Amino acid sequence: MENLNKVFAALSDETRRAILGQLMQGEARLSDLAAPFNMTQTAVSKHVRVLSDAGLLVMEKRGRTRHCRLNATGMKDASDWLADYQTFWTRQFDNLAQHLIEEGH
Amino acid sequence: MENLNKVFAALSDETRRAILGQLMQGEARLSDLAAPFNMTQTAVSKHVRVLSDAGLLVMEKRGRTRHCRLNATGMKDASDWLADYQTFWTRQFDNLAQHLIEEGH
DNA sequence: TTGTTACCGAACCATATGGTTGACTATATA
DNA sequence: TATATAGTCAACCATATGGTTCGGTAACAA
Repeated sequence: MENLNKVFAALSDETRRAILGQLMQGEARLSDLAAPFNMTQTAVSKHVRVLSDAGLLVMEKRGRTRHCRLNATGMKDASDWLADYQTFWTRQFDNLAQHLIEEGH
Repeated sequence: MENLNKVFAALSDETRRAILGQLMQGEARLSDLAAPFNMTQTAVSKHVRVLSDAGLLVMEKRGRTRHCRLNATGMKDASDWLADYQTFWTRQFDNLAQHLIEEGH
């Protein structure tokens, strides 16, 4: 999937993950999103655009403000991709546990 | 988590995801991993190092070859982080489905 | 011993990324 | 009307990233 590049790249930044965390509380204006960070609103605006391009949030223009809220699709792309590997590592952990049990630890 | 940056950044590259896909089939030498790609082995070696730093694979020196295999920990970091949002978007989808049902569609 | 294989490391290059400032547009408020 | 607010856009900067080439080293094979 081409979009996986954008999704994972978007998630690889601390600031952007924090923005998504804020949006878990509900929708927020761009200036609200920018407030907690020690950087210009322009910088936050760029981060929001990256998240938007990755399908992780949606923006809605409302008067002179711009409201953002979480979007499921991007997160679902990442989650679906990881699912295959989840079965792998749960099996790996199970094997480890079984191994420890058989050794009597 | 500091390591989440590395994990998601590592996953944001097509080549690196393909390498992980190869390792799903089992362990492989670096030269085997490099074979399918249209790039130098040095480039692939760099990708492998990125994956290793992110805790997504482990390398073992064996003679003059270097064997790689999947490592669960990095993938688990990403999966754990996503889990919170999974509950969010499954709820979001459920709400959408409920909405459509109530409208009689 | 003489290659050959498998890999590393350093230097280099083009482009992407995360940040800034400054000028601008559009909307609300006095 | 004038002014403040919310946000965009373009230019710029430093550093990171993904790739290359070249030279070196350790391990195996002839």
